[in-house]
Amino acid sequence: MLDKRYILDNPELVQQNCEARGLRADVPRFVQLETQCRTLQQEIEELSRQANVVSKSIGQAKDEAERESRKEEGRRLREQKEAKQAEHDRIAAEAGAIYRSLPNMTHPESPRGGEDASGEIRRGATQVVPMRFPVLDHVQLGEQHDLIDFEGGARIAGHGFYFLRNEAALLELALQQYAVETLLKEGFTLAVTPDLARGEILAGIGYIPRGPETQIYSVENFDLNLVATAEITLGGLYAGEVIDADKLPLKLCGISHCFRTEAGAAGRASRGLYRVHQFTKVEMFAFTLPEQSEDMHNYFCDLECQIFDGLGIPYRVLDIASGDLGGPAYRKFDLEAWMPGRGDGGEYGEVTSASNCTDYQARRLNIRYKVKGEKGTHLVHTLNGTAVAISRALIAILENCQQPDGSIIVPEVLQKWVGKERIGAPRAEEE
RNA sequence: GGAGAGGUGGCAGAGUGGUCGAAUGCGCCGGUUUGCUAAAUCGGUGACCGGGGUAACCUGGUCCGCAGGUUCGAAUCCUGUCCUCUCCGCCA
Repeated sequence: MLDKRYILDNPELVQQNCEARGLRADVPRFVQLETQCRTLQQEIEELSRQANVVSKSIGQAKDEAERESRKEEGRRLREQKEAKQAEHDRIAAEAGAIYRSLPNMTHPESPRGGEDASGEIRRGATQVVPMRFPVLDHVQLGEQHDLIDFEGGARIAGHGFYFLRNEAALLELALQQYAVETLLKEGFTLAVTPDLARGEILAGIGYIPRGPETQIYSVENFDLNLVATAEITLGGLYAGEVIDADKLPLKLCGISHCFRTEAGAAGRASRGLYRVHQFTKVEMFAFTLPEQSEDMHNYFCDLECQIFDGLGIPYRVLDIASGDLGGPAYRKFDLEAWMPGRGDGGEYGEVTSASNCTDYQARRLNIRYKVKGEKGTHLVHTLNGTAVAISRALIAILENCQQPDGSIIVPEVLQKWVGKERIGAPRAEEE
């Protein structure tokens, strides 16, 4: 959420920002309602003050008649207060609906416009080399080497679920190990997090469970939801806390399963593992001082690049355009890996993303920091980034590492965990 | 899952209807004392939302896990809920 004070002081900027993000929001209406709320709030506080004075005087009143008349006055004041409060609450509810729909402000350098406006800012160390043989996609490769069982997944849980088998299961573990090893060297604190979370935590991060079109699976009869990312649990971990400033920045990484309904996503390019209902992800999360968040954002992006460079996968990095940013993000970088089997002759597909959410999530989750010796507290900044999302990384690995002979070379950094250099026997040289 | 106990300031811990934002101790900040350190001693020390002031500061409201309720008035009484602890049950 944005700072209400900031909205009142800068309504034009906020309105422009909504437009840049392709959202309709009635900022002037919010300003009007919020101003009314503040006036009412003051009237309510004044009535409360008077009632408090009366209440305190009752204890000291000597005779019974006096006591009764003051009680009556107290009752009257509280009733007036209640009436004002009801009016206040009604207006606040309308203001709140607009307020919650307002996205974070946008980094000045983020490209303005829709999805197509996102700008490439970087390429990976590995070049895209054209493959001079019939290229298979990961679904075909998975079938050929008995790596992915979509039919089995569908039988158990429906479309969008799958079994990883044999080397694909080993690759899942290897990718987790590789990502974690990389992050531990960088001083991240590692956690395996809950795969379910309460509704209020999801809402704090910016998800809306149990609504129409929700991306979130909910558990019947419990206030529990399957998490869509460990960002939810890692960010929620410090909800309501005040962190010592000298402990910042806090760098966490979490391993979790991620569950997404993908409501409304039918029809989009979603063959095979690309858009599934469950996958495993190693996520980075940071709590920082405000002045540290921009550097941390670049650092997350660097780490994501380092991980994919290490795998030898070609990729590009996009600075996501204003119109394609989610609500909490101030700026977002996506890594798109080259997927030779995607589309017609290969396409880039999103594999990771890193967002700087500034104080937007922290305000909602009430996560603050305190500088020792200084008065008051301030909101932290939060950032999240994907270290590795297994399902999409698998697509990139299988498709990029396929050989003319049909086998798949295991990226060198993963070989120690997979236990082999190659999936499938190299086909004998043609005579 | 069953039975019991409990959740109070940064921490520990008093407080069972008004004079309680809350004793006391620890911690922290500042002063005094001291050759340094330590000790002693004095004073100060919560958060959030408003109003006033250039500012130091003054001032109103709210907050005793959370949400409701009773009452003129709730940390205190009632209901629900979450969490913690002990015992029992179950279980990888």
